[in-house]
Amino acid sequence: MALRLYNTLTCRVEEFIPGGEKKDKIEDYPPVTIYSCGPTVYSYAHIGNFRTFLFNDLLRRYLKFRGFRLNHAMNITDIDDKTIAGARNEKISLRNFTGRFTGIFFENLKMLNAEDVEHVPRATESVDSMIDILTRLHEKGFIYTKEGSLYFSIEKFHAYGKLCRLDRSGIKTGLRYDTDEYEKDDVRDFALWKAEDDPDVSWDTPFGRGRPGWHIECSAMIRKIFRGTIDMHTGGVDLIFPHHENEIAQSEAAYGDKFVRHWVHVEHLLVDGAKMSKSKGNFYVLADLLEKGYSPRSIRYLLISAHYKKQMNFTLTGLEQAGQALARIDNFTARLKDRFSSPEDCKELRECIEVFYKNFTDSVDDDINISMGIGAFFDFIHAVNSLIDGDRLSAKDAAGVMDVLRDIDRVFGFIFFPGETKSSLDEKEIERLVNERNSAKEKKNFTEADTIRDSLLKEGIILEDTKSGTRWKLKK
RNA sequence: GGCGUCGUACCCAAACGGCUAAGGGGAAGGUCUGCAAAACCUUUAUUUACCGGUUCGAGUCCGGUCGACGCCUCCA
Repeated sequence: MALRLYNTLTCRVEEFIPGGEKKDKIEDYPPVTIYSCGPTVYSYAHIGNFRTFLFNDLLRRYLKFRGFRLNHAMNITDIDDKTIAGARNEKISLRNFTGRFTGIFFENLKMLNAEDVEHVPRATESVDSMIDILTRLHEKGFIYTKEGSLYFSIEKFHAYGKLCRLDRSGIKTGLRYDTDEYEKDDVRDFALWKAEDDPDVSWDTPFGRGRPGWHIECSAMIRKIFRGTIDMHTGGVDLIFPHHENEIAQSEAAYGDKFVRHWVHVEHLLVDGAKMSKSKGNFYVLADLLEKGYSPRSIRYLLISAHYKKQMNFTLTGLEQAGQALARIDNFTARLKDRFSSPEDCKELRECIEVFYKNFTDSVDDDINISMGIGAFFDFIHAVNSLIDGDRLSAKDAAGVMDVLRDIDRVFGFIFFPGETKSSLDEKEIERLVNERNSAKEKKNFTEADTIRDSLLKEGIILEDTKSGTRWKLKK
């Protein structure tokens, strides 16, 4: 089966074909070129933002899992009205201001176990490419000037509105436009370059000093990194219009070739059934949730677990349930550390593994149906648990299952692997106490045994007695 | 006002017209165990907001009603 993805441009699920030319084997495809709209670094990113960014991460991890090579860029929007206003408020340079929030953003992503992407361009470092676009658009007559600002004339670009679900007439008659606010010929036109109003955040161009409009930044960074047509462009649904529509217009008008083959948009996250807002008190950034004691793993699991094209309702209850689901997985990995006595390798296990891989890839190949993929994973855990209960696994089998977990975690990124402990007690000390408790148990001195168990529990270590001995795990 | 999405059990969430509507959480009973925990087994939607229609067959398609949400404006 091939990977199929919904394309906003065509409004349907399509096979994903990097380079636009179908190959027999995935390895034969050129590296997948992806551009993901990144954050505007004027404040802390909230969990709604992270749903989108974690989807990008899931998508890239799955592409790699399936054998595609990647060339993935996510930009940092470090110049726009909000970053300028923020820097001005704090009376610091734009660079210092955006640098701080950029740093926090990447720390957050790391905590959520998102992989680094290949390119992280910044708008302020891509002005030369913007000038190239402006020059070409100017030569081709798509630009007009008003009071030192450059605007893109939509009338001149006939394909405008081709991104799915766009009705040109609807845009024009939108009720909430305040046309008086603009100096544009047509309300749908957009600013490519804004006239200088602050010498500290201005660049020279053949068309005068100023700063970029928002939309041109992405077009410029894409051109700079990838040169021509890219395979995939991702972002939140709110960017479809006008941001992505405008990117298509200016890029295709300037260069003539197709801008993006496959558009992928992630639905919004709601919190407690409503849009996040500070007044409602349902506005969360990552630090808020960590303070409440939730783990980044739970947050990652929850934000990833629902289908990306569906609005998702975020609740603290949901986070707790995600934590419980992870605990089930953790118990499984802890169990795989036990001693396995079966002398023979289990044939059924091999079947389980095959079935799991097939179900998993079939599911996720289908427009990243990760919910079903996770379902397949729990089916696998269940099946293996049953085999363990029946004393069917050899030590080699158990190691094989561990390999499967490591392999699949290249996609999930939320499985915890024991051995990477950070307890205050070291492992030898724990083993010693476990042995001490076991000899107490043999002497039927249960009071002493329970005392040891309780004291370990206080250190965050849970003991479990099994047929093959006592195992310990870290408390969540 | 225009365009669009969605409404599946106590909660979260799959199911691309066709065997008994995945999976996770929670709950209940059982097995194992000194106890506990974990795991395993069993149970928890004759039914998919509601009303009609198309079809041999619909959660899935069509029409209507109610409800939630999004875009049309800076926004992941």
